[in-house]
Amino acid sequence: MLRYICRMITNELLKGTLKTILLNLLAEHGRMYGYEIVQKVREQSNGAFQLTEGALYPALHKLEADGLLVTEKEMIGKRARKYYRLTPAGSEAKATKVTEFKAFVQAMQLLLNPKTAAG
Amino acid sequence: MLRYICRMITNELLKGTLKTILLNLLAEHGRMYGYEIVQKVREQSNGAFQLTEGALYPALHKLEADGLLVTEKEMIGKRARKYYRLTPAGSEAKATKVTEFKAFVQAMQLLLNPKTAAG
DNA sequence: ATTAATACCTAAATTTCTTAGGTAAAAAAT
DNA sequence: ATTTTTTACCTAAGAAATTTAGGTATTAAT
Repeated sequence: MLRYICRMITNELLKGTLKTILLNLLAEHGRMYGYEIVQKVREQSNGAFQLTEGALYPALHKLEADGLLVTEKEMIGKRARKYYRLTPAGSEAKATKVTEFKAFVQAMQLLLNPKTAAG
Repeated sequence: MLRYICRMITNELLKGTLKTILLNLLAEHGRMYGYEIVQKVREQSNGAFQLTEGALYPALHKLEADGLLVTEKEMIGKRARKYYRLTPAGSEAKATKVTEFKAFVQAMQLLLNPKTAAG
């Protein structure tokens, strides 16, 4: 069993952003399964984000319970693989979340660089 | 007693960023007191961030306990006002946090706009 | 007088994440 | 051949941060 030894410092900031990342990733790539998501997030962030499964699966299940994702199981030989896909509500939620994130970054810019980031 | 009725949507994203904001604000403005911080954050973010006191004071006390802030009390008439100020360790922590936040935003850019945000 | 604003704070509950596991199949390494 | 690593799913206890919902008291405004 693989355990990650070095956690990225920036993981602390990932709080509150995980769902945005998941919804966006599924919007880009269509259906994906959990293990794939962990790897894609690491690749696509150049190793900056290191999702843990303990964070990922509860988040996916929450999104599913909220009607933003649906799942389909597939057998690869004897091994089950569970694909997640956006629902229409999930697509809307994705757009909202991404917009919110951009607003968040802009607001942070105002706070961190009040001189240069004037509105 | 004033209660905020409308919470900004982006407040959810504030999670994990509060200390960065506080350290940065104190670095900019020198000493500040709690009530002042709540207002400054709202002003300087154009109303995007609405700090609650329930989040603010525990965060300030934590930073103080960690040696990043020191306090001085002042009486305005009969009313106590508690000023917070960065220690040298707090200044260092501020620089680190801001750098981390920028790295976080860059990583998010890679995740949200994989085509246009190439390294 | 009463309400609103200034000014501090705490505590219970919730949410979110980390840490630390468990199960099992397939592939790679020894 | 067997041990290890990778693939693939998951849960649960604990920690950390925040929300919600208060409490106290002074000063300013209506």
